[in-house]
This record gives sequence, C-alpha cells and structure tokens, in this order.
Amino acid sequence: MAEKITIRDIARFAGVSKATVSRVLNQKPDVDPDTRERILRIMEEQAFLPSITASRLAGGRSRLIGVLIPSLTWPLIPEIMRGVSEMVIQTPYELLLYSITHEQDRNEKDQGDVINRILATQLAASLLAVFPGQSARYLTRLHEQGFPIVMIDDQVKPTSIPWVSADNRRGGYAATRYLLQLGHRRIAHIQGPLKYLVSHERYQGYCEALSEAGITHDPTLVIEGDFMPSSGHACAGKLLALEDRPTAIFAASDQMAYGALEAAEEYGLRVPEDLSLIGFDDIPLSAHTRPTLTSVRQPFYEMGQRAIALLLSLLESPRPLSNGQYPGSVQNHASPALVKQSEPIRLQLATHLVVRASCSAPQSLSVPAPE
Amino acid sequence: MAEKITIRDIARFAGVSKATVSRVLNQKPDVDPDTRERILRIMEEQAFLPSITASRLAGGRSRLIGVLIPSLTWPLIPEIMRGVSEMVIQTPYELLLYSITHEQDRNEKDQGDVINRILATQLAASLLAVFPGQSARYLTRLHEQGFPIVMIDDQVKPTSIPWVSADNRRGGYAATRYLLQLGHRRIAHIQGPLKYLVSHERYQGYCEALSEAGITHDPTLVIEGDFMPSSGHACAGKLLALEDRPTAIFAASDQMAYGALEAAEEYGLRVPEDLSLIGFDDIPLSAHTRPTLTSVRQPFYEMGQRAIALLLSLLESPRPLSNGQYPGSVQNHASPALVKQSEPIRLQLATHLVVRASCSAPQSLSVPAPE
DNA sequence: TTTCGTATCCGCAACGTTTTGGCTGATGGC
DNA sequence: GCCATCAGCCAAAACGTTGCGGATACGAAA
Repeated sequence: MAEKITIRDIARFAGVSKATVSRVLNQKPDVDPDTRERILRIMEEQAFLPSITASRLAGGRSRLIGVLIPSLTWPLIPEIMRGVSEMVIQTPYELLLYSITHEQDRNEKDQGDVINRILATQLAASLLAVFPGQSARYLTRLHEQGFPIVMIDDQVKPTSIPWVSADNRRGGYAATRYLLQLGHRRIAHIQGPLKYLVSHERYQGYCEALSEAGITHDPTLVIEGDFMPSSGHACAGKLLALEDRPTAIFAASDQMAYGALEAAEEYGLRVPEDLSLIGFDDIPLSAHTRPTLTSVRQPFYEMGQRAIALLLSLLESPRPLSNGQYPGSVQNHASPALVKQSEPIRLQLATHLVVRASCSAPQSLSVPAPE
Repeated sequence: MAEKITIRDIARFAGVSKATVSRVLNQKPDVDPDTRERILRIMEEQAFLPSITASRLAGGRSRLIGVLIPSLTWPLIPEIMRGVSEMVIQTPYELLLYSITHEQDRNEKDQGDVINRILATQLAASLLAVFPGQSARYLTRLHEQGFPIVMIDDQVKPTSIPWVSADNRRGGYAATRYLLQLGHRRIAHIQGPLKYLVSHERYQGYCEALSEAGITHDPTLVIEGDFMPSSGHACAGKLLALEDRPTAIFAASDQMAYGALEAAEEYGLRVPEDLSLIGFDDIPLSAHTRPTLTSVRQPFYEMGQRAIALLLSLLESPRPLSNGQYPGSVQNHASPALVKQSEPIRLQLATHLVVRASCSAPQSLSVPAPE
C-alpha cells in the first residue's frame, strides 16, 4: 500500500514550501499563476487529496456536512437524499449522517443532545436539516450564532434559516382546483398535523380554490390527520359517514390517501366512480396503487439538490471562487449555475399535479342517479 | 460560546499530563485506578468530548464509520439504516454516508472511485457495505489489507469479509413449503438476478422443498427477474401464458410480486382464488397491497443492528474493553451482549413467513371446476 | 544609487490528540 | 542495605494542515 502522499510531498516535488501548496489548495492569492499551475498539475499526477482531518484541525473549513434527518423510513426521505448525495459526490465534501429517530418517540432533550453532539465533536461545520420539526428551535439558535444551516421543508414555523421547500399552497390549490374542474362541489380535506407549517399552507390553497369557485367553506369537511395511512383511514371514515358525504377527498399526504382508499372500500364505494381521491407528495408507490393515485408531486430530488447547492454557496460565500473548482477533488462537475451565491435565502419549488386514475367527475353528474 | 475544552484542560484540572488523560480515554493500562476515576469524573463534569479530528490525525481510532449504500430508494435500505443508526447513536461513533447511485447507471470505475475516495480522505477507518454488489471486489482487496469491513447481504459471491444476511435458503424453502401445504403442485418461481448469491439461495430453498415433496422440477416454471416490479410483471406474464399454468408463484422479491399481481389481474385471475402469490422481503408496503401479500420477512432492522455490532466488535478486538464503556461519550447504552467479540464472522439471520391474504388452496381443490 | 512597493514565497507555530521512550519511587528478594 | 522490577506517570515528538509574520527579489520612484 502506497504511503499516503501529503502536502509536504507535493511541496517537495514542486520545489516550494507547504504554505504555498496550502495557498493553492485554498484558492488564496499571493501565488504565481505558473507556480499554481505547476502545483495543480503535480497534485493531479499524484492523485493528491488533502487530509480533511488535518485541515479541520488546523482550523480550515470542515468539508463535512452534517445531515439531520428523521427516520429514513419516512417515504419522502430517500428521494431527497438521492438529490443530496448526487450533488455532494461531485464536490470534495462528505456527508455525516445524524438520524434522529421518530420525533414522537423521543423527547426534546434527546433532540438537543444530538445537536450538542454535532457541535461538540466539531466534525461538521455545516448542517442540512431535513424536516427538522421540533428541533428547529435548536437550529435557530445555532444559525443565529453564524453556523451555516439549510433546512428542507421547515415543518414548524418560519425561521431566519435558509430553507427549501415545495410550494405547498399552490399545490393545495392545484389539487382542489382540479377536483372543482371535474365538477365536484363537496370536496373534503384531510389535513396534515397542524403543528406543521406545510399543513396550513396546503389547507390555505384548498380554501383559496374553493372560495374562488364561490363555494362556502364547510368545516365539517376538514379533518386533521397525521400524514400516516391509519389516520387517513380514520378521517376518511368520518367523512364518509357524514349525512351529506363528500364526492371527493383531498388528502394532505399520499399515505393518508392510501388509508382513505381502504376506507372507501369498506364503505363499498368505488374510486374514482363514487369517490374521487387526490393525494399530496406523489411518492413512488402512488403510481402502483389500485387505482393509481392522482397526486401533487413534490420535487423531492430537486429539493435535495437545491438544498445542498444552497448550503455550499453559504459555505463559500466568505471567499467567492473565481472558477468554482475544488482543487484536489477527485472530480468536480458541480453546476456553477446551482452553486452561485446570489441564490435567494428561501426556495419554494414548484409542485406539479400528476393525474392518474383516482379522480373522475362526480357520479351524480356523469351518471344520473337511477332512483 | 464557551471555549471548547481540551485534553490539556482536563490534564490541568486533574494535575496530570495529557498522556495520562489520553490513556484513560483509550482504556489503556498503566494508570492508577484512583487517578483514572478522578479523571473520568472531571471529564464528566466538564462534559468533555475528545476531538475526533485531532484523535484521528494523531493516528488514533477513527470513530467514523463509512457506510456504503446503493441508492436509498431501494426499499429495503431504510429499515436497515434504522437499525444501523439506532445502534450507532449509542456509541461515540458517527456515520459517514457514501451513497453509490444505482449500480446499473455507473460503471465499475466509478465504484472504485468512491472507494478510493474513502481511502484517500482517511476519514473513516471502517466500512459497512450494504448490498455491495459489484464493488465487493474492491472491498475484498481492502479487507485483505486489514481494513475492517462488514457487509450486509453480500450479493455476488462469498468472500472472506464478515457479513450478515438473512437465511435465504430457508426463506425460499419456507415459502415453497407453505404453498405445498396449501395443496399447490405447480409452483413457479421468479428468481432474482442470478449474478446475486441470494437469488441462488432462494432458488435452492425452492428446489429443496419441491423435491422433498416428490415433485419433479419443471424448468419452464422458473424465470429470472431483476427484483423490480416490471420484471415481476413480465415474468408472471410468461408464466400465466403457459399451457399448463402454475397455480402459485413464489417471487424472490416483494416488488416482483407486485408486478405479478398486476399481471394476474390482466389475465383476469383473482389472487388468491385463481393464483396464489408469495413474495420475499416483506417490505412495509406488502401489508397494504390488495390483497395483502404473504411474504418471507427479512429482518432488515436487526440486520442493520447486528452488522454495526459486528463492526464495532472488529474495531475493538485489538484492545478488548473490560467494561464496554466509551468514556467521553454523551451516553452509551451499547448492549454488551451484541458487542462481544466472540461473534462469528458470518451471521445468517432467520427469516420468518408472514402469512397474509395472497395465498390459498388451489381452486381445483377447494372449489371443483364447474365445467 | 538608494529606497520602497509589490508580488511571491518561506519558516514556524499552532490545532488536540496518540504514542514512544523514558523517568520516578515503591516493592521485594537477596 | 542494594539492586531489579514494575506500576504509574511525564515530556516531547509526531500527525497534515492552516495562518501569521516575515523574507526575498524585482522594478519603479526618489
């Protein structure tokens, strides 16, 4: 096994001091273009990769991005992480995974502990927080102290922390609008937990579409769920038991829509003939349910990508790079367009209505009631 | 923000040298029990956490576990990672995530690159490889050089690398046996890709059960799929088009079973009345398909846990700990039972047949054909 | 010619650990 | 009372970077 080659070796080969090599590594000025070129070439030849460890110890940038995610079993996460890791792999950064297990199972202290741990180990010097939920409060404190953080889909309330999310309001609007256009008038909504901002936003979109259509809001048609299939089942059960039952349900998550699907079946209702159903998220499975689920797609993959791009731009803003290159990295194809610093501090990514088979015109219109 | 306290501070407080503190940190001998106690207490009081970075640079243990996973979107992964991260969080180790994107999308060189990257950065000094597939060859080389590696479900061929997996042969046997007991005689099998060891093992279990029942093996009933739903659909299509079609299908993955479900529907066959269907994996979704899918459960969560436990035991085997404590960690509840070193080098975890609604006795037996 | 900028580079001291090669002082055998 | 022996401890040298306070050389300005 070859001795790992260090900055000193490079310096020796190039006939310069370690300091100079370090300067070209960090895009610092005060180095002759020819020398820089030569050193870069030598680094290339020797396949030199600077030691993240040493660099960190010496007070340099960390190159480690802490990723804070709730349980990976939450079905939206994998797609987000795909975007994250495909972005990161093109840079010399690495991902440090901090998985907080299900929020409901842990108390607040634990949440703080994880964050303390991140700080104390001094490994990561930046954080990507996916669905931070309750731990957002700790993050806010951190952020105020200048720690670079980006959130994906801040779930509690707006903070000063840069975040990327889907445009939930328009998503809710689009879903409801679609049902209205099909001819539905009694449209129910199963909300996400109201402690999350996204639930309010989706609900807001729902309300806007209804009022735009001149439909008065019926509070009995709106029930709070918890994003999980079982709550979708329970909420749909209540809705379908109503005297004047809705002809369509807009669920704030695909998973709740699955539950609603089951409930409909138990009530002997066919989807979409007797009940139209629309979800939110468009998780992969929704293309394979029976019937396939019409849903509002959140661009999870892109959200992951953009979040990392945003974070990288924050990390590099103190010293903007002229060429966007990370010397010494294996390879780097990071899109400059995504990494540029002028990125706004909040990114709302467009959602997209995916029409499948779970919605149709209400029966009373398409097929006159036989009675 | 408080100045981070270092080993030097602890040494000063305790009136000893840094070396002594370091020795108690690393469970080294040559330190008076009283002194050790005192130092531990002081570390506790000061909430001291040793710098992973410095420790690594100085040649100490790494405390960073590299995790190599194929795309997180592979539905088995999240559950495995849950086991992994819940185990790791109880130790002072951290997870470094290296996500290799879909194997088929990348060439071998890329695979090697990722591993080179891991080595070059010198961050992680141990590796957990989940479904390594083709990159197993690189890992083997690494392992032979003494790099601690544990694999989950080595997919290519047996190597000398410690691994944990499910007992695929018995799983395949159990599935087939179950169908036989229901009265089926023509049982088809949709295999996983034959380049993976697990596919052979599951097939082997299938064969054993058949021959045990005195049924001669019909090669036309065995088709190779690729674990994905679409291939399940295609393979099932071929099987159902047979002159003498099977009354039951054992798919080597739940996802292929989903595809088979669709195919059955297209053929106008009811599951389970006209066709029994059994999957493998028992991914969460299988409890929610219609009909719910009978499947062979792989203990993914436990596989993740055990793999980490095994890896930790490898890491600590050079210097066995007397008490299993990691000083300086936030908290440590690692189960000594799981971390003990006597762990065998290969763990085959038992599978478990989960009976749901997709299997029944063949129609020709339960309901006489009306013709 | 001398005196300064300026551009380029160097040496050295961190950073917080681990590790090595001792140095003590007490113990025990003779 | 002397010499090994040994547990317990220490000082100092790594580890591979970064960053600071200069050096050095080359011209241009004086």
